[in-house]
Amino acid sequence: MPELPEVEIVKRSLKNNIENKKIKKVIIKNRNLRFKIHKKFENILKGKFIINVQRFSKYIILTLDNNSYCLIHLGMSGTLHILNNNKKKVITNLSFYHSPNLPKKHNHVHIIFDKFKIIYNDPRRFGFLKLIETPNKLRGFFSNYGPEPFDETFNISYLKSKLNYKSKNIKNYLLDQKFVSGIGNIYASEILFNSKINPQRSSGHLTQEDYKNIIFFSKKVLNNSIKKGGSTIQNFKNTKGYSGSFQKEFKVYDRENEKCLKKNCKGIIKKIVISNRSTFFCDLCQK
DNA sequence: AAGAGGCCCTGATAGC
DNA sequence: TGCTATCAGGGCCTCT
Repeated sequence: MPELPEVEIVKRSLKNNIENKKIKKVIIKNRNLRFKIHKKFENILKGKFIINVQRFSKYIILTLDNNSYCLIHLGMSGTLHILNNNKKKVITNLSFYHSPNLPKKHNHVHIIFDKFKIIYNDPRRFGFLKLIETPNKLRGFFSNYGPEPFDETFNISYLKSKLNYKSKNIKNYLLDQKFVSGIGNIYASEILFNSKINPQRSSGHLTQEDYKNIIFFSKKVLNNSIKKGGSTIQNFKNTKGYSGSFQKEFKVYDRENEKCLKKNCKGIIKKIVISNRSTFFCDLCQK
Protein backbone atom coordinates (compact mmCIF):
# COMPACT_ATOMS: atom_id res chain seq x y z
CA MET A 1 0.00 0.00 0.00
CA PRO A 2 1.96 2.77 1.35
CA GLU A 3 4.56 4.87 -0.33
CA LEU A 4 6.40 7.77 1.25
CA PRO A 5 3.40 10.16 1.54
CA GLU A 6 1.15 7.58 3.18
CA VAL A 7 3.85 6.57 5.63
CA GLU A 8 4.47 10.25 6.41
CA ILE A 9 0.78 10.74 7.28
CA VAL A 10 0.78 7.64 9.48
CA LYS A 11 3.96 8.85 11.18
CA ARG A 12 2.47 12.25 11.98
CA SER A 13 -0.62 10.73 13.59
CA LEU A 14 1.48 8.23 15.45
CA LYS A 15 3.82 10.95 16.68
CA ASN A 16 0.91 12.92 18.15
CA ASN A 17 -0.27 9.90 20.03
CA ILE A 18 2.69 7.89 21.27
CA GLU A 19 5.66 10.21 21.63
CA ASN A 20 6.90 10.26 25.24
CA LYS A 21 4.49 7.50 26.19
CA LYS A 22 5.59 4.36 28.00
CA ILE A 23 4.99 0.92 26.54
CA LYS A 24 3.22 -1.16 29.14
CA LYS A 25 3.09 -4.45 27.33
CA VAL A 26 3.40 -6.02 23.88
CA ILE A 27 1.34 -8.96 22.68
CA ILE A 28 2.19 -10.76 19.44
CA LYS A 29 -0.50 -12.91 17.88
CA ASN A 30 1.52 -13.86 14.82
CA ARG A 31 5.29 -13.47 14.50
CA ASN A 32 5.42 -14.60 10.87
CA LEU A 33 5.51 -11.32 9.04
CA ARG A 34 7.86 -10.64 6.12
CA PHE A 35 10.61 -11.37 8.61
CA LYS A 36 9.93 -13.33 11.75
CA ILE A 37 9.56 -11.04 14.77
CA HIS A 38 12.43 -11.66 17.18
CA LYS A 39 11.53 -13.74 20.21
CA LYS A 40 12.80 -11.06 22.57
CA PHE A 41 10.78 -8.31 20.86
CA GLU A 42 8.07 -8.06 23.54
CA ASN A 43 10.51 -8.04 26.45
CA ILE A 44 12.76 -5.43 24.93
CA LEU A 45 9.89 -3.02 24.22
CA LYS A 46 8.21 -3.51 27.58
CA GLY A 47 8.69 -0.57 29.96
CA LYS A 48 10.48 1.60 27.36
CA PHE A 49 9.47 5.17 26.58
CA ILE A 50 9.12 6.14 22.92
CA ILE A 51 11.14 9.33 22.82
CA ASN A 52 10.89 10.05 19.08
CA VAL A 53 8.82 9.04 16.06
CA GLN A 54 10.42 9.58 12.68
CA ARG A 55 10.16 8.39 9.12
CA PHE A 56 12.75 7.51 6.52
CA SER A 57 11.61 6.30 3.12
CA LYS A 58 8.72 3.92 3.82
CA TYR A 59 9.89 3.12 7.33
CA ILE A 60 8.51 4.43 10.60
CA ILE A 61 11.28 4.69 13.19
CA LEU A 62 10.43 4.63 16.88
CA THR A 63 13.32 5.72 19.11
CA LEU A 64 13.27 4.04 22.50
CA ASP A 65 14.70 5.54 25.68
CA ASN A 66 17.79 3.29 25.62
CA ASN A 67 18.87 4.55 22.17
CA SER A 68 17.57 1.51 20.39
CA TYR A 69 14.95 1.59 17.67
CA CYS A 70 11.85 -0.19 16.48
CA LEU A 71 11.30 -0.04 12.73
CA ILE A 72 7.84 -0.51 11.27
CA HIS A 73 7.37 -1.24 7.57
CA LEU A 74 3.78 -1.57 6.35
CA GLY A 75 4.57 -3.62 3.24
CA MET A 76 1.61 -3.68 0.86
CA SER A 77 -1.28 -4.06 3.27
CA GLY A 78 -0.10 -3.06 6.75
CA THR A 79 -2.15 -0.61 8.82
CA LEU A 80 -1.94 0.81 12.31
CA HIS A 81 -4.92 1.41 14.55
CA ILE A 82 -5.14 3.23 17.84
CA LEU A 83 -7.72 1.81 20.19
CA ASN A 84 -9.05 2.82 23.55
CA ASN A 85 -7.93 0.18 26.04
CA ASN A 86 -11.24 -0.34 27.73
CA LYS A 87 -13.94 0.36 25.18
CA LYS A 88 -12.11 -1.38 22.35
CA LYS A 89 -13.14 1.45 20.14
CA VAL A 90 -10.95 2.90 17.45
CA ILE A 91 -9.80 6.34 18.56
CA THR A 92 -7.65 7.16 15.59
CA ASN A 93 -7.25 5.14 12.51
CA LEU A 94 -4.02 5.22 10.61
CA SER A 95 -5.46 3.21 7.82
CA PHE A 96 -5.08 3.58 4.10
CA TYR A 97 -6.17 0.19 2.98
CA HIS A 98 -8.99 -0.99 5.17
CA SER A 99 -12.17 0.47 6.51
CA PRO A 100 -11.58 2.68 9.55
CA ASN A 101 -12.95 0.02 11.84
CA LEU A 102 -10.52 -2.44 13.29
CA PRO A 103 -10.43 -5.44 10.97
CA LYS A 104 -11.50 -8.71 12.55
CA LYS A 105 -8.55 -10.69 11.23
CA HIS A 106 -4.79 -10.22 10.96
CA ASN A 107 -4.27 -8.07 14.05
CA HIS A 108 -0.76 -9.43 14.53
CA VAL A 109 0.89 -7.06 17.01
CA HIS A 110 -0.62 -5.19 19.97
CA ILE A 111 1.48 -2.49 21.64
CA ILE A 112 -0.24 -1.50 24.84
CA PHE A 113 0.13 1.86 26.56
CA ASP A 114 -1.54 3.16 29.69
CA LYS A 115 -4.76 4.41 28.16
CA PHE A 116 -4.72 3.03 24.63
CA LYS A 117 -3.09 0.48 22.40
CA ILE A 118 -1.63 0.40 18.91
CA ILE A 119 -2.54 -2.53 16.71
CA TYR A 120 -0.54 -3.59 13.67
CA ASN A 121 -2.78 -5.29 11.11
CA ASP A 122 -1.46 -6.82 7.90
CA PRO A 123 -3.43 -9.35 5.81
CA ARG A 124 -0.64 -10.12 3.33
CA ARG A 125 2.14 -10.00 5.93
CA PHE A 126 4.59 -8.29 3.59
CA GLY A 127 5.29 -5.74 6.31
CA PHE A 128 7.48 -6.22 9.36
CA LEU A 129 8.65 -4.87 12.70
CA LYS A 130 12.34 -4.93 13.49
CA LEU A 131 14.47 -3.97 16.46
CA ILE A 132 17.72 -2.11 15.88
CA GLU A 133 20.04 -2.01 18.87
CA THR A 134 22.20 1.07 18.33
CA PRO A 135 22.41 4.32 16.34
CA ASN A 136 25.33 2.82 14.43
CA LYS A 137 23.31 -0.18 13.36
CA LEU A 138 20.48 2.12 12.33
CA ARG A 139 22.86 4.05 10.09
CA GLY A 140 24.13 0.74 8.73
CA PHE A 141 20.61 -0.43 7.97
CA PHE A 142 19.81 2.67 5.95
CA SER A 143 23.21 2.97 4.30
CA ASN A 144 21.94 0.82 1.42
CA TYR A 145 19.20 3.33 0.67
CA GLY A 146 19.42 6.22 -1.74
CA PRO A 147 18.38 9.75 -0.78
CA GLU A 148 14.75 10.77 -0.55
CA PRO A 149 13.59 13.06 -3.36
CA PHE A 150 13.54 15.93 -0.83
CA ASP A 151 17.20 15.48 -0.01
CA GLU A 152 19.50 18.08 -1.57
CA THR A 153 21.82 15.26 -2.65
CA PHE A 154 19.09 14.11 -5.04
CA ASN A 155 20.39 16.53 -7.65
CA ILE A 156 21.47 16.59 -11.29
CA SER A 157 25.00 15.36 -10.72
CA TYR A 158 23.71 12.50 -8.59
CA LEU A 159 21.24 11.44 -11.28
CA LYS A 160 23.93 11.72 -13.92
CA SER A 161 26.37 9.62 -11.91
CA LYS A 162 23.77 6.89 -11.34
CA LEU A 163 21.92 6.86 -14.66
CA ASN A 164 24.48 7.71 -17.30
CA TYR A 165 25.14 4.77 -19.65
CA LYS A 166 22.57 2.60 -17.87
CA SER A 167 20.15 0.57 -19.95
CA LYS A 168 17.59 -0.10 -17.23
CA ASN A 169 14.39 1.83 -17.82
CA ILE A 170 13.71 4.91 -15.76
CA LYS A 171 10.57 3.54 -14.13
CA ASN A 172 12.50 0.69 -12.57
CA TYR A 173 15.06 3.18 -11.30
CA LEU A 174 12.39 5.23 -9.56
CA LEU A 175 11.22 2.04 -7.84
CA ASP A 176 14.77 1.10 -6.88
CA GLN A 177 15.20 2.17 -3.24
CA LYS A 178 18.99 2.09 -3.62
CA PHE A 179 18.65 4.87 -6.18
CA VAL A 180 15.93 6.96 -4.53
CA SER A 181 14.00 6.20 -1.36
CA GLY A 182 10.27 6.34 -0.83
CA ILE A 183 8.80 6.20 -4.34
CA GLY A 184 6.51 3.25 -5.09
CA ASN A 185 4.52 2.01 -8.04
CA ILE A 186 1.79 4.67 -8.04
CA TYR A 187 3.99 7.71 -7.68
CA ALA A 188 6.57 6.39 -10.17
CA SER A 189 3.90 6.53 -12.89
CA GLU A 190 2.66 9.93 -11.73
CA ILE A 191 6.13 11.47 -11.56
CA LEU A 192 7.00 10.27 -15.07
CA PHE A 193 3.73 11.58 -16.49
CA ASN A 194 4.42 15.01 -15.01
CA SER A 195 7.98 14.84 -16.32
CA LYS A 196 6.75 13.87 -19.83
CA ILE A 197 9.06 10.87 -19.83
CA ASN A 198 8.05 7.46 -21.19
CA PRO A 199 8.49 4.90 -18.39
CA GLN A 200 10.25 2.52 -20.79
CA ARG A 201 12.96 5.05 -21.64
CA SER A 202 16.39 3.73 -21.08
CA SER A 203 17.88 5.78 -18.23
CA GLY A 204 21.16 6.35 -20.01
CA HIS A 205 19.39 8.33 -22.72
CA LEU A 206 17.79 10.90 -20.46
CA THR A 207 18.71 14.56 -20.95
CA GLN A 208 19.59 17.27 -18.45
CA GLU A 209 16.04 18.56 -18.88
CA ASP A 210 14.69 15.12 -17.99
CA TYR A 211 16.85 15.03 -14.85
CA LYS A 212 15.53 18.44 -13.81
CA ASN A 213 11.94 17.34 -14.35
CA ILE A 214 12.39 14.10 -12.40
CA ILE A 215 13.92 16.00 -9.48
CA PHE A 216 11.27 18.72 -9.53
CA PHE A 217 8.22 16.49 -9.97
CA SER A 218 9.37 13.83 -7.52
CA LYS A 219 9.25 16.47 -4.81
CA LYS A 220 6.08 18.06 -6.12
CA VAL A 221 4.02 14.88 -6.54
CA LEU A 222 5.00 13.52 -3.12
CA ASN A 223 4.45 16.87 -1.39
CA ASN A 224 1.04 17.29 -3.02
CA SER A 225 0.05 13.86 -1.87
CA ILE A 226 1.18 14.53 1.70
CA LYS A 227 -0.91 17.72 1.66
CA LYS A 228 -3.94 15.72 0.56
CA GLY A 229 -3.39 13.12 3.25
CA GLY A 230 -1.98 10.41 0.99
CA SER A 231 -3.84 8.00 -1.24
CA THR A 232 -6.55 5.59 -0.22
CA ILE A 233 -7.01 3.03 -2.93
CA GLN A 234 -9.77 1.03 -1.44
CA ASN A 235 -12.76 3.18 -0.69
CA PHE A 236 -15.38 2.21 1.80
CA LYS A 237 -18.77 3.69 2.40
CA ASN A 238 -19.24 5.60 5.64
CA THR A 239 -15.56 6.25 5.87
CA LYS A 240 -14.68 8.23 8.95
CA GLY A 241 -11.35 9.10 10.49
CA TYR A 242 -8.22 9.47 8.47
CA SER A 243 -8.48 8.78 4.81
CA GLY A 244 -6.43 10.39 2.08
CA SER A 245 -7.77 11.92 -1.08
CA PHE A 246 -4.77 12.03 -3.39
CA GLN A 247 -6.13 9.17 -5.47
CA LYS A 248 -8.63 11.69 -6.86
CA GLU A 249 -5.66 13.47 -8.35
CA PHE A 250 -4.04 10.55 -10.13
CA LYS A 251 -3.27 11.69 -13.64
CA VAL A 252 -2.40 8.24 -15.00
CA TYR A 253 -2.45 5.57 -12.30
CA ASP A 254 -5.45 3.25 -12.67
CA ARG A 255 -6.76 5.31 -15.61
CA GLU A 256 -6.23 2.80 -18.44
CA ASN A 257 -8.18 3.73 -21.60
CA GLU A 258 -9.16 7.10 -20.17
CA LYS A 259 -8.26 10.40 -21.76
CA CYS A 260 -4.91 11.97 -21.09
CA LEU A 261 -5.44 14.93 -18.77
CA LYS A 262 -2.71 17.05 -20.27
CA LYS A 263 -4.12 20.13 -21.92
CA ASN A 264 -4.57 19.74 -25.68
CA CYS A 265 -3.30 16.14 -25.62
CA LYS A 266 -5.52 13.67 -27.48
CA GLY A 267 -3.78 10.64 -25.97
CA ILE A 268 -5.39 7.68 -24.21
CA ILE A 269 -3.74 6.31 -21.08
CA LYS A 270 -2.03 2.97 -21.66
CA LYS A 271 -1.33 0.22 -19.17
CA ILE A 272 1.75 -1.94 -19.60
CA VAL A 273 3.66 -4.27 -17.30
CA ILE A 274 7.24 -3.41 -16.38
CA SER A 275 9.00 -5.93 -14.14
CA ASN A 276 5.67 -7.38 -13.10
CA ARG A 277 4.27 -4.03 -11.99
CA SER A 278 1.45 -2.16 -13.69
CA THR A 279 2.63 1.00 -15.34
CA PHE A 280 0.39 3.76 -16.68
CA PHE A 281 1.36 6.43 -19.15
CA CYS A 282 0.34 8.47 -22.18
CA ASP A 283 2.41 7.53 -25.22
CA LEU A 284 1.56 10.80 -26.96
CA CYS A 285 2.94 13.26 -24.42
CA GLN A 286 5.47 11.04 -22.64
CA LYS A 287 8.45 10.56 -24.91
C1' DA B 1 27.48 -6.90 -12.61
C1' DA B 2 23.29 -5.37 -14.02
C1' DG B 3 18.80 -6.39 -14.83
C1' DA B 4 14.64 -9.28 -15.31
C1' DG B 5 11.55 -12.19 -13.07
C1' DG B 6 9.86 -15.23 -9.21
C1' DC B 7 8.15 -15.28 -4.93
C1' DC B 8 6.34 -14.32 -0.15
C1' DC B 9 0.66 -13.83 1.33
C1' DT B 10 -4.48 -12.79 1.61
C1' DG B 11 -8.47 -10.70 -0.24
C1' DA B 12 -11.26 -8.20 -3.68
C1' DT B 13 -13.11 -8.47 -8.00
C1' DA B 14 -14.17 -10.14 -12.75
C1' DG B 15 -15.69 -13.65 -15.64
C1' DC B 16 -17.87 -17.89 -16.51
C1' DT C 1 -24.56 -18.90 -6.24
C1' DG C 2 -20.07 -20.58 -6.58
C1' DC C 3 -16.10 -21.70 -8.75
C1' DT C 4 -11.46 -20.05 -10.83
C1' DA C 5 -8.23 -16.72 -12.46
C1' DT C 6 -6.19 -12.35 -12.02
C1' DC C 7 -4.51 -8.56 -9.71
C1' DA C 8 -2.93 -5.49 -5.76
C1' DG C 9 0.48 0.35 -3.31
C1' DG C 10 6.91 -3.77 -1.52
C1' DG C 11 11.16 -5.68 -1.73
C1' DC C 12 14.33 -9.67 -1.22
C1' DC C 13 16.37 -13.49 -3.65
C1' DT C 14 17.89 -16.10 -7.63
C1' DC C 15 19.11 -16.78 -12.20
C1' DT C 16 21.10 -15.37 -16.48
